Amino acid sequence: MAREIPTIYDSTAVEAEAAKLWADGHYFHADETSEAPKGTYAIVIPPPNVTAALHLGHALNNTLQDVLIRWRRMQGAETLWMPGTDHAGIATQTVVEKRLLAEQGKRRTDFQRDEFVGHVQSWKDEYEACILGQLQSMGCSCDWDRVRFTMDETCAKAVRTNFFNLFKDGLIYRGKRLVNWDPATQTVLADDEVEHQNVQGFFWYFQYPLETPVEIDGQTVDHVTVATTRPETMLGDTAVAMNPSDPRAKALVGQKVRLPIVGRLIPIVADEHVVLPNPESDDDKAKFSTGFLKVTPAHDPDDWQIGLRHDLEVINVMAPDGSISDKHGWEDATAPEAQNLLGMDRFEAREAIVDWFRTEKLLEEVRDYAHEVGHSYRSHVPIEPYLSDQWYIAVKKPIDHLAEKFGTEILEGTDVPANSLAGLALKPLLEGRLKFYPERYTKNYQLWLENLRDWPISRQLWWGHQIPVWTLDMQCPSEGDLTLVEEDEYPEPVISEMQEVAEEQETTGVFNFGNHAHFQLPHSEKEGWIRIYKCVDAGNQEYEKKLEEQGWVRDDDVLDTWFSSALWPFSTMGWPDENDTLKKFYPTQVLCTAREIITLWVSRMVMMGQYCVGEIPYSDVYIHAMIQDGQGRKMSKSLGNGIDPLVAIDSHGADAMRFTLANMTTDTQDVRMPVAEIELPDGRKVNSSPKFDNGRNFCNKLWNASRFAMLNLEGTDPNAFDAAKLDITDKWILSRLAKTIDAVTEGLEAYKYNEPLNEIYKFFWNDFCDWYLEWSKPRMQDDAQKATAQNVLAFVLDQVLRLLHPFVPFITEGIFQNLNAIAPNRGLNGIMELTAGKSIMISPWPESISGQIDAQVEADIEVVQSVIRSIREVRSQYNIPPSKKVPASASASEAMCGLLNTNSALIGQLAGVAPFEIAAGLEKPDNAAAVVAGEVQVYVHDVIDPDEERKRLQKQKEFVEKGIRPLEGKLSNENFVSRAKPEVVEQSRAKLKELQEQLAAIEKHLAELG
RNA sequence: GGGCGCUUAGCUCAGUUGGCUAGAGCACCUGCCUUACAAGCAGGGGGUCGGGGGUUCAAGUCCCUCAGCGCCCACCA
Repeated sequence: MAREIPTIYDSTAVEAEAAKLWADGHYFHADETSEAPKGTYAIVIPPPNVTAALHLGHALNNTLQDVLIRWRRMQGAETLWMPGTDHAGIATQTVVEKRLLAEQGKRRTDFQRDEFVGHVQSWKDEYEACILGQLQSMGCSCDWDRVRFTMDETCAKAVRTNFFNLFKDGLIYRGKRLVNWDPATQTVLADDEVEHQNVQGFFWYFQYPLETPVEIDGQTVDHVTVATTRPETMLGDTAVAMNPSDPRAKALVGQKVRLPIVGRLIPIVADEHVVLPNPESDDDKAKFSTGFLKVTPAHDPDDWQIGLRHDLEVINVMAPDGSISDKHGWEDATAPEAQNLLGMDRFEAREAIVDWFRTEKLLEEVRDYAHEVGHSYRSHVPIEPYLSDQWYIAVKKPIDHLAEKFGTEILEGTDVPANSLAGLALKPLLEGRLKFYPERYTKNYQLWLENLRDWPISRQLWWGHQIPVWTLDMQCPSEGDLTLVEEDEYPEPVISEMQEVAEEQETTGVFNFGNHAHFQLPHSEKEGWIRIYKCVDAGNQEYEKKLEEQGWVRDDDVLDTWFSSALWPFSTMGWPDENDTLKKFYPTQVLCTAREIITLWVSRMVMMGQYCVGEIPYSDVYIHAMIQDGQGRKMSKSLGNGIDPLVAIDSHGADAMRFTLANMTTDTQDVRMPVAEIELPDGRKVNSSPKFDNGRNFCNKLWNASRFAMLNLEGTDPNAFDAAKLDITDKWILSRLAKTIDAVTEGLEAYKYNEPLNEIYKFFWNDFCDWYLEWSKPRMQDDAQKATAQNVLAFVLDQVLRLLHPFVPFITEGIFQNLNAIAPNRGLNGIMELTAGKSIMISPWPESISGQIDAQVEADIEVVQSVIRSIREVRSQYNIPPSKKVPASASASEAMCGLLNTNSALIGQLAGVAPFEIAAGLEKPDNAAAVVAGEVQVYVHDVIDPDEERKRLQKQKEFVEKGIRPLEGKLSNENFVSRAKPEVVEQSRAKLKELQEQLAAIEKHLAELG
């Protein structure tokens, strides 16, 4: 007995039932011992940050992944969708710091490290649960038995192992570099955590007096003028640089200037980096340049490089909070003018210094200048380049033991060796083994790797993977023999070789032993001492304890979040341990993510996948659009324009949300999602989007079509089906379905979403509902036809559900269950055997039935439809109520009349005509409206309004003439006839003929009206 | 500064390799509660595809150029 089915689709109930069915069946679980004939299909989720709940971008990202996973699962592959979350170092720590400040009035430094990490941990627990719940609500068929977290034990082991291996291979080194310092939060920021903002600022032109005036072209020159946007940094200037090709260089290079305020004597050096002045240039640097560049190695990355080239002194004049200070490396702040500046904030100091130059008449000029300034994405203050010691990964250094596997050549057009980390990521792309969809993103990835710089991986944070390196300062055993330190203690060296790992600070080598590796730096702050860095492999806690007892100190810093994310495709599968999951599912098939992390994440996973496992982690990378609000702005908390997927699920249903998101997914790079406040049934006012109405309407339509099926499929007997009894509408719908199945499968193969979904939409709504179901109604009341109609209806609906399931899993499952109850066997004898599982999600994907494609049937039905539309047009024009039957007749060629007569019942039913006479040569009765439907003249009787008639025919005439004109033009153009493809010319001729015949008919009718 | 993308109906967007009178959804107008569906049905109005130039028998679709918008990357003299 069919259940009572409401006319409005109730997503809440259906979603809950389907979710329970799936969980009970354990269908999401990936079996690593499976021998599925279609092989495996795996995706690792881009782990959402545990900073906050998921937003609509995640909903899109995960919908697309679920579509692929569900589709492949139905195709018979053993699928694994690996779920999990990312600890997101700085971002999470920052939100927790904010919460603690707000709730307890305490700063991070008010806690012990363990205590603070505990607070972050509980934040993580809260949001991880929330995120996983959101994913489940969306219907994501992740393997929930395998949920990972980038800091869980499994992932942590992978991180430790990889760090150790990199260290052992001499790829990790200690470097002094300028980092992006956020003086407000007093942390280092990664490059990607710096936002560039256009700032309206100034160029100040300062005169620096020469120690000794020089003669240039007969003129006495007693100063040089430098231009700067950051006057406060001049306190740390240790040189003035000029281009060697500058005509003045000969006289000036080697001279000294006395730095104002400080009184320091600094050299003038020659460096190609300096841009020659050229007021006419389009290049801002040349336009504003004086030819002299103040060099502040401690406070500017460019200057740092210049400093390295000329061995300049590095003087840091700021404290970590951005104030001017003589406590962090500035030793000659003795002049009273300099003393005055100490303690000032950097921007205060800027003004004070400019004032000083003005007062001293050394300020030559001030010019407006708009430029990009890096800001902290957290505190939004300008970042300060700041000198500090950091851990780095050498990305272009050849890795000897990978030479055989990956080659040693320098990749063409780059300076990247194939067996360097950058090479490992770049080569598969160049060889076409790694593909981006859409293709244009390939370039992003390639350019980034070609210009890659060493990767700074340490972060001055508490939340993250603590760097597994212990340090000990010890007195040099003897000068010039640094390498013997402690070696006796570790009797069985595995490898021992000298490696230069850093340009600036040469280490004495990397020494590898059983469970640890170390290198040592010859220099130490303490004279006669050296510093030893020892990295300990995973699983050696006892050894670590021993080290600490001996006075070794573990590095406080943690690793960049991306270091652990880079391992995600295999750390989640238990690497480095050998196991079946890894063997079975690595490499995965595709990564589905947003373009903003192509470089940060995608490339690093490829790099580390190659380095650790020896294979790229996926062959395809699908990049989807970014979701913006109705005004084209990024969705963000601060703008209040975000949409919570759970809210969308409440307002429209999970399937509706998924449908809309997939439907918007084309190759475009941004999509807009208008945001509107709506009121939920429970009274909550929330942000959602009217765009989800599309999806909701579709689900409702689907629901009601199935409702119709439920009312008509009672007693469906598969044995009563006989392919010979199919009528034209059956053949037509099967032909349409056959085309749809192929289009959907092909579309998904090509990572299209909107296209296949649209194909099903049109088939389901426009063909199946609008025509087939309507035509099936009388057949359902006719015992002679009922069995055939029932079987076809059940079959087509079943196939529609399966095609839709990856997109809208809940509702299709709900209907599938109903269908299983009422018509369990839905195959069509002689056409297609169908097996249905307990759940649609494990039922086979529709196979191609291209043998059912029937062009003649489709053409015939098109004629029938056009006649019906013509009659409906007249009915609508004369406001004839649907319930009223009107008499009509039609005339056409003998052949066409035969077709129409055969199918007159179809026309009569959906056009509301009766009686309906069809014959060649029939004349238009008086008081009938005439419509030209292709080759057919249709007369709707008893309609009396000559004026209306004239109007309509006139309109149709214009329409046809509009079609004739360009065709005539083309065909009278000899070039077209001779040069265009013959079939195009033929097509045009046929079309023209048809239109001319229509025109003649219309004109005849018009003439008859008088 | 480098790279990428967008500009098609009132709104949000499709338009594959250039080729039938440029499409969809929403909104709008008219008529319908027709026994699955008013979150629906039937019918209808509305764009010459940002501006300009070029290639071609033929351009929304290729090339050049101008304008506007957006994103990513980049060491802020």
